[in-house]
Amino acid sequence: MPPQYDPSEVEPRWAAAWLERGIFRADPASGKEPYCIVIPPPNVTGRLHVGHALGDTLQDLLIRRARMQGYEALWLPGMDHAGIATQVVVERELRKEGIDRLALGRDAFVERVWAWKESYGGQIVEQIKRLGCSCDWSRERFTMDEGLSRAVREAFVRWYDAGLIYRGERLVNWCPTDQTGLSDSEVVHEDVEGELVTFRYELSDGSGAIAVATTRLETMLGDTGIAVNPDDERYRDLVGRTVRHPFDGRDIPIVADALVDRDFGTGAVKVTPAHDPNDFEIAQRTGLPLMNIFGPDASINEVAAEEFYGLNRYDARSAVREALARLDAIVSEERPYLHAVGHCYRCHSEIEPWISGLQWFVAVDRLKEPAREVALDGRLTFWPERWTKPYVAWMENLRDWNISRQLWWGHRIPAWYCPDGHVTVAREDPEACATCGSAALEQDPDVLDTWFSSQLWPFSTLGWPDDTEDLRTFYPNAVLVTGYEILYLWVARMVMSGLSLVDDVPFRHAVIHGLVRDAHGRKMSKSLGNVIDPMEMIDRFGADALRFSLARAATGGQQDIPLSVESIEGGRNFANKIWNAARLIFRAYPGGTPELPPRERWTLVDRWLLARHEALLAEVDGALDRYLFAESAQALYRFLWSEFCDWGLEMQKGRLDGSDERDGADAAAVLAWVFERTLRLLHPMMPFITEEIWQGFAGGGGSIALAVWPGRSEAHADAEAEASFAVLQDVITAVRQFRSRHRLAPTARFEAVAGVPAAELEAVASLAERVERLAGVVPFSAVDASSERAVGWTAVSTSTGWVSLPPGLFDVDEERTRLLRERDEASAQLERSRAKLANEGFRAKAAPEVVEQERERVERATDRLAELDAQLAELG
RNA sequence: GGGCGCGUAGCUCAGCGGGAGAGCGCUCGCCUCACACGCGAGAGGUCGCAGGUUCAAAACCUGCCGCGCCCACCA
Repeated sequence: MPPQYDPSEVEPRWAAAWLERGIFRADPASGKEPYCIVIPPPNVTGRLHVGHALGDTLQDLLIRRARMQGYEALWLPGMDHAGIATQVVVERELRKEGIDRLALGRDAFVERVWAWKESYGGQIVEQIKRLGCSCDWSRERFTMDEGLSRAVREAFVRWYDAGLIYRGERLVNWCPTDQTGLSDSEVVHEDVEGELVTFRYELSDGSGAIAVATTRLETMLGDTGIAVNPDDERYRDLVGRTVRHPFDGRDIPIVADALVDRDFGTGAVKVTPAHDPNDFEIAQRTGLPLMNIFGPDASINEVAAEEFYGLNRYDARSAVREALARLDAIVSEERPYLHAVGHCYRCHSEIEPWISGLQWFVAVDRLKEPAREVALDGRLTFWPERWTKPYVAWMENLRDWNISRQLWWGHRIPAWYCPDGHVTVAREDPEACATCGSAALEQDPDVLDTWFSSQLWPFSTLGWPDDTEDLRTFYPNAVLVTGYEILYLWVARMVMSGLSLVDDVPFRHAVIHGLVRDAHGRKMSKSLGNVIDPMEMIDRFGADALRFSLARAATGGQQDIPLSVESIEGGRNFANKIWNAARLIFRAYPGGTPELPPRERWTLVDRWLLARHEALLAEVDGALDRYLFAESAQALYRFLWSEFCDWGLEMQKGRLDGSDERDGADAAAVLAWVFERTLRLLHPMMPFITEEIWQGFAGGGGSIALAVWPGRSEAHADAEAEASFAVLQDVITAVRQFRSRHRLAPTARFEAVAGVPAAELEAVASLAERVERLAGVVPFSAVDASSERAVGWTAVSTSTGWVSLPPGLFDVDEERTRLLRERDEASAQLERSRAKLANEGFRAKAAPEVVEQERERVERATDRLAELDAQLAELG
C-alpha cells in the first residue's frame, strides 16, 4: 500500500467490478422487505452538475445503507426526454447544418431527435456510474420508451374517461420564443421595472371621459370593455354606456364587475380579455368579446388598428404611448413602476397570456384534495418537516394544469379528430372515429408536458399499468430525494397521480434538499465563474471525496448547501487519512474477518475503542434515520480522525510493536474489528475506498456493499473505561501544553510524575510506556494525586490531578503569570457557582441533577484553587 | 399582499433551555518509525438589536433591524 491513496486507480476499477457482478440488481422475489428509490430522472440532454451529484450521493447513501440493513434495495435509474430542452438542442444542431425544423417536417425531425439521443444523449449515465451510484441499471428507463409511453396513454385515457382531462379554449401562458404554452408552474414571476400609464377613453357620446391605468399599454389595442366595481358610486351612472376606441373607432362598453378594486388607480380598469387572465374572467362573466391582437411571436396582428401591424410588444407599447400622447389622452405616467412579470422558466422571455386555440387541461379539483390529505395524516412525510406547509398551501391553491405543448418532441396527445369534429381518445391508435366511424382521423398535433410523463415515474418505471411483480413489491417507494425547486413541478404531481392511478402515495418520505451554492452562498453560474464541475472534482480528488464533502455540507437547517473546492480537498484528505490508518493496521493485522479477543484480555484502550465505536453507531443511525446527512458525516469524521487515529492508534502502537506477541495480536484484532465495522458505516458515503480497504478483511472476495450494517451492542458501552482514558488523555495533553508553552524542543526528554485519582493508578501505570512516547517524558510514573510532590519540582494541573515536572526546564515568571491567570478563572467560576447555589429559586426549582452538578462544580473549583495555590507556592 | 428560512470565531456552518463547537483560514513548533493530503500547541466569539418568560436564555415568546427564498390575477 503506497502512502498516498490514489482514487483514480481504485475508483474506476470498483465501479466496473460492481456492475460486472450485478450486485445492485434487485430481486422482488427475495422475500426481503423492499426499499425502493427512483432517481429523479435527469434530462437526456444533461451533464452531471453538482446538484445531481448531491442528490445522487444522498440517494446512494440511503440505498446502500438499506441494502446493508437487509432490505431488498432497488435504486431505479433513468432519464427524462425533456421536451423543450431537447427539441431546442436538436434544432440548434440542425441550424448548424442549415436545416429548418419546419422544412424538415415532423416525422423526420422526431427521427433526428431519436438519433441525437442515441449518440449524444445520456452522457450523464456514465457520469452517475463514475460517482459510484449503486443503481440497478438493468431496470434503466426513459420517459419516451415503449413501456412508459404506454403508461402515459393509460393515464391520459383514464383521466379523460373520468372527466379529469378536458380540452378547452382558455388563456394559456404562451412563450413567444419557444412558441408553446406552459403550465403555471413553469412561469417564473420576477419583479420588473415598468411604468404605470393612466390614459383617458372618451365616452362615445362625447359627454366626458373615463381614465384607466395599465402597465401594458399596447394591450389597449385589444380592449373590449371597461370595468368598474358595481358598488363604486363614482361610476355607477357610466355602467352600460360606451367609450370609443381612439384608434379603430370601436364602441366598447363599460361594465361592472366585483373583481375591480375601487382603490387602485382610478377605480376603472381596461379589459383585454384575450391577453390577461383577470380580464378573461371578467369577460366570461359580463359577456365581453375576445379580441386577439397578438400573433404567436407576440407581435401585433391585423386584428388591431392598422398603424400598429407587425410591431413587437415593446415597440407597440411605445407606439401606442406616442399615439395617445398626440391625442392628449395620457393622464399620467408613473415610473419606474415595479411589478411582477411572468417569464419562461427555460428561455426567460416574458410570458404572454394568449389564446392559442384548443388546449388540454388536467382538472385538479378531485386530485388535489387526496394529495393534500396524505401530507396532513402522515402517509407522506416531508424531511425536513417544514416543507409540509408550502406543499399543502400549494395544493389548496392549485388551478387546472395546462398539459398540451406545441412541440414535436414528446408524447403526442392520444386524441384524434374526424372531419365532423368528434374527438376520439384511445389507448391504441384508432382506425375510425368513435362517434361517427369516419376513417379520416387526424391526431392532435400537440404533445404532453414532460411533467405529465414524469409524474408517473414512481410507478410507470415499475411496470404500471401492468400488475407486475416489481410494482407490487416496490410501490410505494420508500423515499424520494429531490431539490425544493421541483417540489411543485414534480413532487406534488407525483402524489396526485400516484393516489389517483395506483391508489397509494408514490413514496412515504420526501427528502427535500437545498441548492448547491458556492463557498459564499452565491448561485453557481458561468458568468460568476464559480461553477464547480463534479467530473473535474472526481478527477482531481476522487468521487469519495466529492461525495463526502457533499454529504457533510447537507445540513437540514439552512436552505442551501455551500460547496467549495477546499471542502472537497478536505474530503480527499480524509480519504488519505483512512488509507493510512489501514496501512498501519495491516502492518500488524494479517487480514481476514476480524474477531475480538476474549473479553478478559481487553485492555483499557480496547475497552475505550469499543465504547467509542458503540457511541458512533448510535450517532450515525440516529442521524441517518432522520436524514441528517451532515450530522452522520461529521460523526464518522470525528470518530475516525480525532478518536480512532489520534488516540486509538497512537495508544495501541505500543502493544503492536511490543514483545508480547499474543498481546500484540489482540491489539491488532481490536483495531481491525473496530475499523472494519467503521468502514461499513462509512461505506454508503464513501463506497470506493471502503470497498478497497475492506477487501483486506474479506475472507475471499465478496463486497462491502453486501456486508451487514453494524448493529448495536450494549455490552460495549463502558463509561468506566472512558473515564480512565480521559485521565490519560489529560496527562498527555498537559505535558504537551507545557512543552509548547515553554518552547521546549519536541525531542527534549524529561522526567514526569502524574498525580491521578487512586482508582485510576493502575490504568495509568499500564500505559506508562505510551505516555512516555506520546508526551515525550522519560521516565514517567504515576502516583496517587494526594501524594506529596518532590521538593523543588513544579506541577501543572489536569482536570483530575496534576503532573509534576523537574526544575530548570522553563521560565518561572511566565509560568507564574499563567498560573495567576488560571487562578482568576477558577475563582470566578467558584463565585458563579456559589452564587447560583445561594439562590433559593435555583435550589427549589432546578432539576436535582443540575443542582448536584453545580455542587460538584464548587467542589472542583475549590480543589483547583487549592492546587493552583500549591503550584504557585512551589514556584516560590 | 401571504408564507418560509437565516443572522453564533476571519469564512462556511453545527448547537436550539443548564458554563459556546466543527471544518477551512490564521499563529507558533515539528519531515516523531501510518499519513506534511500530516503531527502537536494556540489565538480568535457582549451567539443581529430591544424587551419579556424562567431559578437559569445563543436557544422559548414579542417587537424591531438586516439578508435570502417561495407563493400571489391589484390592472
